[in-house]
Amino acid sequence: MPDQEMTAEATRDAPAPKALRADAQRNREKLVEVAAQAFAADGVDASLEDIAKRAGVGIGTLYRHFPTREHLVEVVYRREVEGLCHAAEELAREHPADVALELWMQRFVDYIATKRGLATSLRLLLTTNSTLFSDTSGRVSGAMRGLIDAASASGKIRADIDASDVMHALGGIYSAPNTPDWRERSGRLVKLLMDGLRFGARG
Amino acid sequence: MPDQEMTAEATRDAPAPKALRADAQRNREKLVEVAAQAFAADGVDASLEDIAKRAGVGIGTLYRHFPTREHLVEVVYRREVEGLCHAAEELAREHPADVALELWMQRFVDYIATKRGLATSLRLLLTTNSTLFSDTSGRVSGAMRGLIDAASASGKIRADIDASDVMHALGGIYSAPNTPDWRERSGRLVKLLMDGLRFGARG
DNA sequence: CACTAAAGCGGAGGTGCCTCCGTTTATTTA
DNA sequence: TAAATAAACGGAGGCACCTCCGCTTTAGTG
Repeated sequence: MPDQEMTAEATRDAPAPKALRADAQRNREKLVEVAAQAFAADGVDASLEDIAKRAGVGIGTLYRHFPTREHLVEVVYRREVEGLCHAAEELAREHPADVALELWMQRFVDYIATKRGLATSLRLLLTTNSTLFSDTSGRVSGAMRGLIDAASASGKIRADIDASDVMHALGGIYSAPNTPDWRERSGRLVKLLMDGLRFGARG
Repeated sequence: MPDQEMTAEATRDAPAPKALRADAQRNREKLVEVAAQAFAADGVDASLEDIAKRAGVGIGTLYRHFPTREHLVEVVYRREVEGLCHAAEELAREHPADVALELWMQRFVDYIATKRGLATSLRLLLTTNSTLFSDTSGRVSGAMRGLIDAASASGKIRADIDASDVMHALGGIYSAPNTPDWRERSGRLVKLLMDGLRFGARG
């Protein structure tokens, strides 16, 4: 197994991921964070120079880490998916199954918000880079299935629906028009859906 | 009432295409022509300012006619398809069926060459603008079917293949790697294909 | 520590995009 | 034909992209 720490870094599999210098690591992370905000707020066309500035680095640094806009978009998107899946586990650990599900779905709305901002570039990326599509969609629906099954098993929600039903229901969020109150309306939709799920539960 | 023209331009269908001024018409055509060359040569990223300059107009004129790069790409692409279909009819009229088919397939190679240059933008356009896809792919395969059927019926090529077989065979051109000698190799492929088609013909 | 090579930084500068608006030109009307 | 007017032109200017390379920082080494 690859022991990250210690002096040795030799045991790698792929070509050569190369250990990043501490400052480089910091900058990179900051850039992704700022970019995620910027994309969510202004869409994919957010100014890269602006992102660099707000991350407190030069434009050259941004381009060294992410040679093209698409690279950056992809990393931001993957991070978003990562966070979403991580949240599922954490919520499941810290809340009753039905509450965990509801909270997660609310977070799902955030995720969609980002995804919308990235729409144009993403569409291209997802058709081009097939790994990206299979990776991410699998992970998200997997995370959701875990929450649904747990809630269903514990009797907190009705047992006659499954993850794909709920995913389908949430589809309305994705295709909803981009009005200013989109965010609020989506939140209400989630609550409504939860009420429906709780109605007629065993427990 | 808005009876714009006397001479007879009144019979229009859509909202209001508006008659273009003579100079505007000229400029527009020149732009599309130059753009087609530029895209084929340098890919979709060909400089718009360059295109405008080579067409002998200001950059403002280009943008008035084609608000975005995609608009221009779409028009160029449609024109290409148009030309291809027109050529099919013309060749069928002026040559024996098998020769017409061969000449047309050589021209098809030109068409693919343009299409490759436009690849990135086109992919996006074709997934976004569904009319564009159904319009164009239908027209091209229709034109081809006409030539094949004629050649087949006249006994100049074998009768046990149809248009979709040939289209399939030409697929190799589209997916071939983009080497410098791509053009030549594709030409040879067409010849080879024609020999195969002529072999065992009735006539 | 002091030193050094390598890694990383950053921003000036060249290029293309696109908007805006004063000037030119085709067309219509008298 | 000349004047009037609406359409079209074109390019300057402002902004973002991205490359390039001299300068700075880090992380090892003696």
